[in-house]
Amino acid sequence: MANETSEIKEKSLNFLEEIIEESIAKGETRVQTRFPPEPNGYLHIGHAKSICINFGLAKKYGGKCNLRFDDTNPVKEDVEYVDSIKRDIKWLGFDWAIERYASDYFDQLYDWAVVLINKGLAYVDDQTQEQIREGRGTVSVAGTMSPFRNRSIEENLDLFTRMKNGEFADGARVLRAKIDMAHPNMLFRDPIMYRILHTEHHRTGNKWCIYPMYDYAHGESDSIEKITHSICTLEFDVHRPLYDWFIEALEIFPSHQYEFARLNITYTMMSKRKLLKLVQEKAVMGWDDPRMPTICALRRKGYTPASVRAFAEMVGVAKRDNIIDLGKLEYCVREDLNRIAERRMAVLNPLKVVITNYDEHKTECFSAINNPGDEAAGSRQVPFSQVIYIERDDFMEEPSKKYFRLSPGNEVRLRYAYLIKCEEVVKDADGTITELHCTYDPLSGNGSSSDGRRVKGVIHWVSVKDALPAEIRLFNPLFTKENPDDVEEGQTWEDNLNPESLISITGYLEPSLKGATVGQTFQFERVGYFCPDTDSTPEQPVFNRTVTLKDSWAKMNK
RNA sequence: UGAGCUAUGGUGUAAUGGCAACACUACAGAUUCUGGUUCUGUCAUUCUAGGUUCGAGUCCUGGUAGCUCAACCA
Repeated sequence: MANETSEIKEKSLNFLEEIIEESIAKGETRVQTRFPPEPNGYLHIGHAKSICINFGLAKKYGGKCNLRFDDTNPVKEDVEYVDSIKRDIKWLGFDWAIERYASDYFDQLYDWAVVLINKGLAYVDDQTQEQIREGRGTVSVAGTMSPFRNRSIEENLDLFTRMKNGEFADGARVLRAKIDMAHPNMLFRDPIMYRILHTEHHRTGNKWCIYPMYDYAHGESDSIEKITHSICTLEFDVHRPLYDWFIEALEIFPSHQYEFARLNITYTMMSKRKLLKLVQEKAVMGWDDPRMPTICALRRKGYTPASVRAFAEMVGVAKRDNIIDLGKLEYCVREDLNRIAERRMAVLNPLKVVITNYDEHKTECFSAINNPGDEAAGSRQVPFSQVIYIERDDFMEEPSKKYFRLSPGNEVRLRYAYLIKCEEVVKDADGTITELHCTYDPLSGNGSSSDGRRVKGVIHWVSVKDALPAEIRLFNPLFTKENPDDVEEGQTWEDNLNPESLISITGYLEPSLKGATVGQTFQFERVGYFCPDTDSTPEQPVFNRTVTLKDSWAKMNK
C-alpha cells in the first residue's frame, strides 16, 4: 500500500501535454504529430528541440510522429538536405512513423484549389508583385481590392488550368484566396495560394510549374495525414486562423495548430539564412564545422545524442520568449560525458621537465584508471620516463597564495606516478622558461610518499619519448555577443564573429590514444572532453575539444 | 500606429484561488591522486496601478514592456 512518504510527486505537465490530455479527456483516441522541416538547410539545435517535442509527445501518449518534408519551394530545396535531416533525426534517437513530402500531395492540393475556385473562394490575379504588395495596405491601413478579384468562376478555372499547363511566365499570375482586403490580420488580405515557378523540383521534376505556398499547403498536408496536434513555433501564431480557414472552407479533417517559443541560446546564431551565409562565405569549414549550432556540428564536436535530448528536456516548453545560457548546453554534455568518457592524459601547452635523479634509459609503466565512476571501464598502462611534458599552467615561478601546483622548491604529485620537486628553472636568453629540473621521490609511486607527507597538487603529464603529437582544435563561441544580432551603428551581425572561435594547436597525448576513431570520446584529465575529428588520420591525428572541464581555479583568478 | 502572443530570482521551467518549487549559474563549505566528480548550505515580497476574495503569481480592469505579422519564403 502506498503511504504518504512513498508517493512520488508527479512531474508537472507542459502546456502541450495539458492540451493533449484535455483532448484525450474529451474523447480523442489518437495522438498524431509531425516534424515538418523544409529541406533547404541543415537541422540545428532549435530543430532538435522541436524534434524532441514532436517525437517525445507522440511516444509519451502512445501515438505516432511523421516526418514530412515541406518542399513547396523548389528554388531553395535540395536532396542533400533531405539526407542530412534524416540522418540527424536518427542520430538523435528518433524514428518516424512514415516519411512524406508536401510534394506527394501536389495533385490533391491542386484539386482542392479548384474546389475553392468553384466555391468562389479563390481567384487568379494578373497584377504584378509590386501591385499586389501595394494593394495589401499596411498594418494600420486597409488594403484595396484587385481589379481581377471578381472574375467569373469559369474564367478563373480556365486561367488556373493554363497556369498549371505552363502557358504563363514566372510571376505573370497567382492564385489568391478571396477573403478580406481590410482584415486586421495581414495574412487574410487575399493570401497567395499558388505562384508560377518554372523550376525543376527535386522530387517531382518538371511535372509542375505552379507551386503552393506554405499557408495553403501546410494545414492541408496535416489534414491529409490526420495530424491531431500540429506543433510549430510562435511566429506562426498569426497563421493559425488562416490554417483553420482553409480546412473549414475545404471541409476536411480538422487538424489543429499549437505554437511554442523557439529556442534561443546565448552567443549562438539560429537563423538558417545566416548560417547558410557563413557556409557559403567560408567563415566556417562547412555545415558541420564544430562551431556551428547544427546537429551535425554538435555530433562532430563530440556531443552525444543523450546530452542534446537532456538539454531539450531541461529548457522546457512554453510560450514566452527565452534565451538560454550556453552554459546549460555545456552542462548537459559534461554530465553525460563524465559518465561515459574514458580518461586520458594529454598536455596541450607543454613545458619540458627533466627528472634529474631518474635513470635516463629507463621506462616504467603506471596503471591509470579509465573511469573513476565506472569500475567496468578498467585501467590502462601509461609509460613514464626521465623527460616529461607538463602544462605550462601547472608551473608558476612566483606562485600566488592559493596556488598549489608546481613552483620552485615545491612538490606535486604526477597523476598516477611519482611526487616531484622543482629544483631548478632553466631559461633562455629572453628569460622564457625552457625547462624545469626536478627530483622525484622513488618511494612515492604507489600513492604514498617516503615519509607519509601529503601534497595538495596533482598534475597530469606525458612522457616525451612516448608522446603522440596531435592537432588539437579548441573551439570558442562563434560570436562575441550574447545576442549576435545586437549590432552597433553601421555594423552587421558578421562583425560580431569571434576571431578566436577556432584555435588550432599541437598537443602531446599519451600513447594509448593512438588509433582512436571518430565516435569515441575522452576526457583529457584536468583539461576537458575531446574526440577525434572527422579530419583525423592515423598519421595525423586531430582532436576536437567538445567542452572544457569546469575550472574553478581559472574562475578564481579572473 | 491595426492585430496577435507573452510577462515569476542572473537564466529557464513549475506552482491549475491556499506556506513561490525544481534545474542551471553564482557564492560559501565538506570530500577527492582530476582546482573534475560527489555532497551540504546561501541567493525572490511573481512588470505596474487598481479591483474581486477570508485568501491572488493565479481571476477582472487599466497601464507599461518585449516579441510576431505588411516575401509570388517556410
